[in-house]
Amino acid sequence: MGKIRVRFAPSPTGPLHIGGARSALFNYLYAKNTGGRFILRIEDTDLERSSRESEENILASLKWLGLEWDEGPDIGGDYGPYRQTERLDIYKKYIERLLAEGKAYYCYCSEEELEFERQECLGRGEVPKYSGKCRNLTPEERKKLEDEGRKPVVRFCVPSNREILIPDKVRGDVVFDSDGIGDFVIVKSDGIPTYNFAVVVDDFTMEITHVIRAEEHLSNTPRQILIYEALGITIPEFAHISLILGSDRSKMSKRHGATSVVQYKEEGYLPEAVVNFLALLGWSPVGEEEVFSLEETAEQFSLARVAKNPAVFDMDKLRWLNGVYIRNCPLPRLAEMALPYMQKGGYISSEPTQDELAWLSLVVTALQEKLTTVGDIIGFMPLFTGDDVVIDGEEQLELLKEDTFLPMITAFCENLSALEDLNPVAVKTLLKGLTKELGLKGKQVYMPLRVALTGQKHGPELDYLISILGKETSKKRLSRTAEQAGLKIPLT
RNA sequence: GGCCCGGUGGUCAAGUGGUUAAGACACGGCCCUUUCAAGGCUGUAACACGGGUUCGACUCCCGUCCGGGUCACCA
Repeated sequence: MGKIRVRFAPSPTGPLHIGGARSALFNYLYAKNTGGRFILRIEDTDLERSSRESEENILASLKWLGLEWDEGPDIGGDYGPYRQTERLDIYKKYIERLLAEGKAYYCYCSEEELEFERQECLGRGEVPKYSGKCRNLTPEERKKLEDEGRKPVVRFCVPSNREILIPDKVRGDVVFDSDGIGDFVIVKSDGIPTYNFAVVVDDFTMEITHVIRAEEHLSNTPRQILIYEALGITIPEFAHISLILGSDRSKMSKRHGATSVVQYKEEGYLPEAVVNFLALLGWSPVGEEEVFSLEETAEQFSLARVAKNPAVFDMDKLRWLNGVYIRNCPLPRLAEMALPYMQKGGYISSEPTQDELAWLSLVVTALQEKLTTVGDIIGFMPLFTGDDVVIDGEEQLELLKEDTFLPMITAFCENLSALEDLNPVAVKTLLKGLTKELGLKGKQVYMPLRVALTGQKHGPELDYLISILGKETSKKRLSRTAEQAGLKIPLT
């Protein structure tokens, strides 16, 4: 077998969909696993809906996911161009061949005529299918129609009573009957080929060996096979992967939550987590381990272990995986990812100072094991900023009414003021010393202090919390809390 | 509706005629931790239904039901 070549061929009509990302991923994994090449081709024959902006978005999303391609519109390659609208002259050759051989023909039917035919079919209880009435137009008839100003399309002659077999790598053999397929359009009236035609010519001329794509394309495949046969060109291998479903088992759409890759990026998911999750949606590793890097996944990947049944997008599992990657993330990178959120939230200036960055680093350290997405960091910020404390509940208030509370908090403030360098280690030592010095139990120090500082019973480690708050804010918060509890502490 | 593809716990998903039917997420419990989270241990929970074939079916065949895809001058 020659070198394996696979492709991802999105149409640039919107941002990269999560399902598209999975198709791209499976192609990528297959290429890497087999030492083949991963090609990116832009299917922009729908002039109305295609845009460069979408194309750029798709490329950016793929790059973000780490799915680098070997050939594509931006980097070129030996089989270019990689945008269908730039390959029109290539398609033309093949169209003419089909026309000359009588395997395709011009059709002048108007939309109204087609719709009328369709309704008639439906009325008779038949499957709507093009009648093929333009198949045998004489040159005179054609001229007459053209003089009327009609713009023809080119239709493919679908042979009757043919069994079309698709050997599918994930589904096994799938058989279709050509009688269920009407003569379909291969060139639109604007002269641009349709998907079904362009995809065949491109996959052939780009020497694609394996077409791995979503299942929604399965019922298009017999049309494509017919074209391959009419052209007498090599048919690639096919592998149709099942769709991603929303929680209600219908095709994933907006109402199921985020559907585009950029949305996940914006919410603070790590690309490794998204890729890992997507790989697990439809493919399964041999062992029990499920957390893999892209490279590790590629090493193990095989089409034989791709499931046939559609998969529901399990947001909970994605969130869990993202948490795993966040916890394993080196601090500097996590801080870097958190920075934009903090700037947007107004916690850090657009030109961060050294102090701000040091503070951020501390915040990220304190929160690393609590975050599910990087964006979640904003929700924790009230904990670390501002002088106000809202005592949130009776239980909390009770803790402040202990006799030991006032002396403890007073001593704490004194010791804190005396501290030369405020950092988690120093605070930890301080708290230990404080407990010992006052002869208190941990219970009488840690929890009351936490509540006095944050109003809440839960939260990050106190040594980090206090280091992040700083001396002044800590003391301000303590005195306000004391007031709420009806106590007075001297600010030192 | 025609054609096509599916149907193992709530979700993902191993399984390829004989298994105590893995594992992961989620959920419950316990441990750890003077908090939460994380982590460790543990528990609840599944072969859509009905017929065959077979000594034996989750696994093979047929039917039913359910879900999805597709029937465009969109890809």
